[in-house]
Amino acid sequence: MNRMPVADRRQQLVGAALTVARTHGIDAATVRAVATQAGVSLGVVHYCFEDKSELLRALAQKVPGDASAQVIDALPDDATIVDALTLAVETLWRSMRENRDARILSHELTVAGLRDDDLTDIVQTQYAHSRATGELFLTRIADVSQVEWTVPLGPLCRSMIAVVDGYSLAWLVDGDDEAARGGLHGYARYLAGLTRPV
Amino acid sequence: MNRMPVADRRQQLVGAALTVARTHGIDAATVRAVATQAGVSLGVVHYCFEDKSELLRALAQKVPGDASAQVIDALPDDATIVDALTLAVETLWRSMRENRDARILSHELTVAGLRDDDLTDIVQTQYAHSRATGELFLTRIADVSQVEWTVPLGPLCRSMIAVVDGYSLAWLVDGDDEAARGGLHGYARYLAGLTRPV
DNA sequence: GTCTATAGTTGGATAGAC
DNA sequence: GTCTATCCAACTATAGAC
Repeated sequence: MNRMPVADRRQQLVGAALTVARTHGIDAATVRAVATQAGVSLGVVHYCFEDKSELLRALAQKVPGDASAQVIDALPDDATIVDALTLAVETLWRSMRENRDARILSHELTVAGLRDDDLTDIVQTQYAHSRATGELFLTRIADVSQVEWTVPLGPLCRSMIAVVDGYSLAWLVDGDDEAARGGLHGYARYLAGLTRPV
Repeated sequence: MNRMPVADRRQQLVGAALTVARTHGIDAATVRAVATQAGVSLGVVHYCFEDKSELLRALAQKVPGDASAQVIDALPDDATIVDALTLAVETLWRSMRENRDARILSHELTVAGLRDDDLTDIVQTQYAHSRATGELFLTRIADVSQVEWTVPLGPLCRSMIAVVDGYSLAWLVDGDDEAARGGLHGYARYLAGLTRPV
């Protein structure tokens, strides 16, 4: 009934797919479920996407793999490195708690990409993007605190992503808020120890 | 054709399910695929298990969530903490590289447990078991090196599992051997710094 | 206890009316 | 461009022969 350009329709469908996947898991994001969620008929989805794989790939590119961007936005203009890191952890932690479903979806997608060749490239690209954003965060937080890192940024950023992912997964499994939050703060203390005033 | 007690048959089917899931992913472990892999007819599986969920739960309990046990076995009788940790990382790293499929399956199961209520309990139990084994490892390695930990064991063990899981996931995604191995060794150095002679 | 046959569902994909 | 109708494949599950 509601005609619209294919490009717009695709956006709408990807949004619907995201809603379904976030709420009920990536396996629930079937062509049928997405069509229903978007309020269009089954044929419309097949008209806008070659096949389910293309829909999933479009979905994958819209799933935010990390919360680094939000954390960067919340950085103070001027603070000690300890205070800045503490704030960053609290921002990250709030984002995790408020978006549990999105976190799960992100892990689901990552794991799906390990077997599904159609998703592998996208997941790898997302991961590379995470690292770029992570390095940006580390650079920025050093700037506002007027410190510099005493170790190479690349490996440091990798460790940060590994730690955040690891605690995220553990928290999703056991739901122990204080353990997760405490663990992240512990890593922040470790990070603070790897800086020197500049 | 080959009659056998239900208990044995169940074991055989779970083994077949493990093979299928490890090779082609948990989603590929359908009742049919398992029956084919085991060389029995479809009905046999339904005869031995209430439904697919019960089969999956039996499978989940057989998936080794961590390699801690192997690492503990490979501990030396006597060594400096740095040497012992380095050896432990190398053992873990070899185990990861040689069992990529099993690692992926472990992550698949963990993620599946986040949505599937039938699997949640089992995944949580496995995770608790991982922590117990992890704490055992930390205790043992301190013993053989004649050191003690300067921080509480519980949170320390949590950080270890988070770091190993995080690096494992990153390595599965991007396949960067040296980055993963280096990152684990970096964490081992961090651990060594949290001990004092006893 | 084990097999074949089949019911009943779900989901991807397409054809054809409008 | 959009919708309905339909096909086909894969899956879980069960009934009933042997």
